[in-house]
Amino acid sequence: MTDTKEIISKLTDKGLKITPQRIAVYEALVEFYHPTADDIYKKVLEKIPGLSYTTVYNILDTLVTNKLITRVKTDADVMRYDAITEHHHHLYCASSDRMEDYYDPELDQLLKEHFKRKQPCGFTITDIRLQLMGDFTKE
Amino acid sequence: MTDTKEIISKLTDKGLKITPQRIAVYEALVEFYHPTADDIYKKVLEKIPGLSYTTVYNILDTLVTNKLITRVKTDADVMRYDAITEHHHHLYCASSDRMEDYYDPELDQLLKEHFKRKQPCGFTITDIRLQLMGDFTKE
DNA sequence: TGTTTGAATGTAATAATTACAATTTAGTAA
DNA sequence: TTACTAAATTGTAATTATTACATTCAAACA
Repeated sequence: MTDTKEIISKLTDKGLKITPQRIAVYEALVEFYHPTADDIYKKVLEKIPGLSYTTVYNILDTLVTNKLITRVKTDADVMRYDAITEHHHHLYCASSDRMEDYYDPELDQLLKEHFKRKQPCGFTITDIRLQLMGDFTKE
Repeated sequence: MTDTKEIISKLTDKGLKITPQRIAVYEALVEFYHPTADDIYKKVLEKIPGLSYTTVYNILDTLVTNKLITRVKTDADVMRYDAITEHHHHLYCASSDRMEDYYDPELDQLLKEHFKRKQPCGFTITDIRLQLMGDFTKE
């Protein structure tokens, strides 16, 4: 349901200029699951020939800074990006390097209550991210 | 309490040869908190002149493969290593790029119970890692 | 339509990590 | 102790991901 119009309004809401590059990068972010910068570059290049790698990184930086996307990292080696900014966790399988989103409001509630009772001393929590390591049992 | 003897026995238990490089790298891992490969290289170089960067990476790989240490990643950009293999979580402050261990058996119990009741479908969990994002309020 | 400011581009640099061939060393057994 | 073998270390060079920066271009708005 994230169409071009929605993307444009997200960008303008943040006072960002609308460019074909930005729209295409954002579309790629929505289409892929946890893409790397390289995934995005390759995809957007189809639509925008002459696209520069630097542009992709610039746009990703801008989107992260404006909290439209988030950076995600796993034990694998490259940075990944996530267009879904609503709170969620990640399932990650090291052997296949595959990563999926995991939503669990019940768990979030549980964590919230736990950390209300018991705060790590000297640390203010702003976000809790779970990484569930394991294996995908079926495709 | 992790002295040289202990390190040696950990290595031999896994059938690994004892070398000065391995011992020194392991010692650095214990001494530092979540060091990068570079941190370790610089430290070990003091003890072992002529040390190669490749050796550090080789040793780290070997230790990870043998589950004597773990890889840790954050939103920041470099791989970090952790000599503490017993289960724990991480507090991470993005602005200072500082990271600390966090132990909370009560939380672990909570999570264990939660995921016993409710398993993410098509995924077998082998490890749960929490990354608590936020700010260190005091030094 | 013109102007301004922010965005995209290209090139080149840097930083982290890996590949690989050659040399050296730890562990073992004669 | 010596010799052997497999494993570990080293050095060099390549690769990959990312960033810096100067120049060119284009979106937004008067």
